[in-house]
Amino acid sequence: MKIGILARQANVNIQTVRYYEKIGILKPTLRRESGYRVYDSASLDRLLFIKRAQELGFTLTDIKELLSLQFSSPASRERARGKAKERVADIRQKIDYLEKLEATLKKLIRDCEHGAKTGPCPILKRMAGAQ
Amino acid sequence: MKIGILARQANVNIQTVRYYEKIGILKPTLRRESGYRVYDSASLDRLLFIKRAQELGFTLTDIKELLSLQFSSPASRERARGKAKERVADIRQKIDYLEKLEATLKKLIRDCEHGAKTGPCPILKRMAGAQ
DNA sequence: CTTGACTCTATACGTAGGTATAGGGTTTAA
DNA sequence: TTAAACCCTATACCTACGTATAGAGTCAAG
Repeated sequence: MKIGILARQANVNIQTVRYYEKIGILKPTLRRESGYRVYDSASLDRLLFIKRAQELGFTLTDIKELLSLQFSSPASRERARGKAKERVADIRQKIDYLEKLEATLKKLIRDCEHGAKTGPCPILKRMAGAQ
Repeated sequence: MKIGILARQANVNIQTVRYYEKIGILKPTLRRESGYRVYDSASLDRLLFIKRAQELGFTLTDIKELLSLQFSSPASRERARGKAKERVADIRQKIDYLEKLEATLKKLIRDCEHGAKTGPCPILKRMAGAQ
């Protein structure tokens, strides 16, 4: 199939497919004389794999490695699991950071809403350096 | 003071100070004949304000507005509070998303660790489209 | 055989918030 | 007065993941 069909089936942009080729994660099956890229159904599977892995939070760099793994080899399983654990650790760190931020902001908002109605804004004061 | 001193006091890069000028959030007090930027202590306060606001998760666009608010005007207070609430909503959304992701990944890792030791990796299978 | 839809390459642009470099001029203290 | 340390502008580059555009060539249906 041609690039446009592939892209439509995977619901991605044509440029995205070409971009994936450029970064080395999705090569066309062959090229016609004209230069037109030709893909087969394995290409579509690969592209869908990429999109699903992205939904799980993997970067394209990670995905490049995941794509190279054999589904049933124990070493591959271990590697995939390792990557997934890295993701989880990263996500955990982000959540912890965001939760601290949220708590701080919520406290400032409460102070601003329920504190003295006149005088300087607690939120702005905080940014101006009042601890 | 010259830009280098200002930058050092706020613990930021000199280019960052110039970048802030370019985007219109930190202008030098004056310019010498030579073109050298001159700052005063109010500039340092402003720069520190920017960095503290960033720590609270505000974007430079938000900060530009926050910098224009008067500390003690009720309308400003309201505006600052509104901005803070926007931040919180945004952060909440991110946390919710990340928590879902984390749960999904953790489940996959568990399946991979405690499921059948042979056969295809559940993580890779998932990305290959097995629901 | 035409024409509209499709594809090609190359390059630039977008986000957000900076950082790096080149090639030059200025300041300041010894 | 000279040399180190500083500053200037302009431009390009960085991440990560694409998207947009221009100008040209190709394909397929009628």
